[in-house]
Amino acid sequence: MKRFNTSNKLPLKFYQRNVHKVAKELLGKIFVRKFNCEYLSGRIVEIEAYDGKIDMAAHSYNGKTKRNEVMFKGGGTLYVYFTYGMYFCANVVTGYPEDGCAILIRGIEPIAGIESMSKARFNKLELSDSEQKKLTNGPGKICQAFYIDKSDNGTSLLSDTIFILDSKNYDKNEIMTSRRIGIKKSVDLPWRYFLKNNQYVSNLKLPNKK
DNA sequence: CCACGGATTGGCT
DNA sequence: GCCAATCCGTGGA
Repeated sequence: MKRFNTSNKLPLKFYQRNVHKVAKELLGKIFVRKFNCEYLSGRIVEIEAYDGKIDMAAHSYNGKTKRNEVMFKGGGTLYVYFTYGMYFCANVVTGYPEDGCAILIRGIEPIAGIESMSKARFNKLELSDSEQKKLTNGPGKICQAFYIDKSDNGTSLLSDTIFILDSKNYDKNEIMTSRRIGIKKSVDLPWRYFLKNNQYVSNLKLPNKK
């Protein structure tokens, strides 16, 4: 089993900052999930920022509800929601409780626990090339691969079950931005950030204006 | 490769 | 009722 230096865990202060600043620095960091005594991990390669009060596409835009209350728990919390009747999506909460800001994790390049992820996604251990590409290149796929569901909603990212390890920051010219995917409000805001030329980015083609 | 439509259910109007 | 921060299979170029 791969071992981790958990002293390298990102501290609370990392998360208690502006959502866009955290989003860009989250690229390249290592997402870790402990499941059945095994560490599943991967490099974050794509995310989208949802900026609370000023962002009509944010779940928190109209204030606190049962569904989005974790977005108001302050930086360093995992927000998991259920969507389209079938899928879960995981977010990193940032800033302070009143901000209601979060970052959707959209793309991860797998590092450890790939067989367990393959089992979760395709119910087998050996994957074809096309299956490997589709292992964790999307927010719903990531939750399926990392065994994340509603029971993980509200987990502290300073816990020992789900956390993020520090790693190098990427240079500006390696970070691409675009409109966010799959939303109908605030469609023009360029708040999707992803690593250039990484095959685990969910949509290599940029979303068109509708 | 790309576009399109169906699946499926909890939350909110 | 309506709709959603998605995914997958299908059919065509």
